[in-house]
Amino acid sequence: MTEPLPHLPVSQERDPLDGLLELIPTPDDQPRLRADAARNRTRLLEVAARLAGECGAANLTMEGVATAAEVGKGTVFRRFGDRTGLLIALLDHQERELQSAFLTGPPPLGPDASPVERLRAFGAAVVRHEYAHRDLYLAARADALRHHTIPATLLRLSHLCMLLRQAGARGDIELLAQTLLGYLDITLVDHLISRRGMTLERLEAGWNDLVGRLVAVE
Amino acid sequence: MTEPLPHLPVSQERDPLDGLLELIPTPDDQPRLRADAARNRTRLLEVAARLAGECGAANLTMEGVATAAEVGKGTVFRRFGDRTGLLIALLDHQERELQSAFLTGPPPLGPDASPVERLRAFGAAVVRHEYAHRDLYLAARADALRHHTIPATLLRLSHLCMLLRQAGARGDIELLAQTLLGYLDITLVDHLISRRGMTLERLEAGWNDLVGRLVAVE
DNA sequence: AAGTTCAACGGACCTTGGTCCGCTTAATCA
DNA sequence: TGATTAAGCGGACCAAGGTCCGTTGAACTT
Repeated sequence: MTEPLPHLPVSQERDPLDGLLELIPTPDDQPRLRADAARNRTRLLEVAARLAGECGAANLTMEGVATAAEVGKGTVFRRFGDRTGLLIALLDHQERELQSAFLTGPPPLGPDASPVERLRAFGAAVVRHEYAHRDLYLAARADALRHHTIPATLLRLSHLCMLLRQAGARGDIELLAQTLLGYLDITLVDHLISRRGMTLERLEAGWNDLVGRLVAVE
Repeated sequence: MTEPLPHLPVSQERDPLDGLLELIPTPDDQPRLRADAARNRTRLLEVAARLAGECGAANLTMEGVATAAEVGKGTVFRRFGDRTGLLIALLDHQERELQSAFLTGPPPLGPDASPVERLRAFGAAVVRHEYAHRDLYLAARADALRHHTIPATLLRLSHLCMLLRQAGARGDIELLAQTLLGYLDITLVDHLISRRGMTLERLEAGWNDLVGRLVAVE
């Protein structure tokens, strides 16, 4: 029941991420985009989403997207940097839904619930969300090295730090948050479910247990 | 001080990995290898290790290795499957050192220490080991999706399960072990150290704290 | 020793991610 | 409205991972 900053974005909170988090709510993507470039960008995203849906995100090729969008290959790379960049951009829409849910949505996920309730709800929400869209998330995650620096990850981390602090957790908050975040890794979740036969319910129970242990004041 | 099976490989212990773990102590790599194939294999590994040392594992190319070893490209792929397979094979040597240290080595890592001591020592050992060889480990980890199924990972997981059980930890042991393993992820460790400015000491302190929380009987 | 077989070999070939650079054109300004 | 400029564009080009298949020769059989 202690929410010092209800309905305020997380980055307002003191967090261990130095100044790096100012740029978290996606400061605009690009300062400004020429009309044709913006048009191409949305066309490319539409086409890419369609192709990913039809053939699976794993089979998405940059040239395929370019051709289907009737655009040069260079244009795709200019806009999104690389394949992973395109995949992350594709995820952005769904990611924003999740973000608004835990930043400003109704309880138990949103700010009108106790920190511990929010922590518990956060795990269930993220696991279910990523698992539901695992095709894209796994494809984007193939990068591995970039994962810890993408905005969505930083936002989740920052949010966890805030909730842990609000919940009165003792210890190295940033490391505790990283531990929690690691538990939600889609490659782990997918592996546990599809290879090890676990259920979402079991993973959620494990999350709740973990939250309890990490939040314990003594 | 409770080591029911000192000096015995972990896989003898009841663990949550079904029958999958019988094949952990690397059952031989290949049943048998034709003389020329075996010769090529070791030459390839030597050459690859040298090249990785000179130019960095990230810049290792399959064709480069093949050429330097005076062997056809197809031979490299036949032997190691793909680039990640080669990198994993390269790591095998160092990985074995680590494994023998925590399976049969002296305390506090080896079996002549209490489970909790071994757990604490395990974290420090793995973090330092992987960080010391991060060039190769990070390159091999670029795969991301394969990580949870490679033998070295399964062995570490199984070992953690055993220690947790011996330490009397309550709860979903496999998930607790996965949580601990996630904390040791080299991509995370590297990020925290080189991007977030943390020290190995801080990571070890965080590990010890985490072990304490997960092992707590009540 | 000769024959048989099949793993191993090699390198041409294909695919795809990513770069480069000369051309085009939207946006801005005088 | 015409000139200027730099972002945007396209597709040829390169690099590297991965596949294929005809050939070679190690190992085993008789």
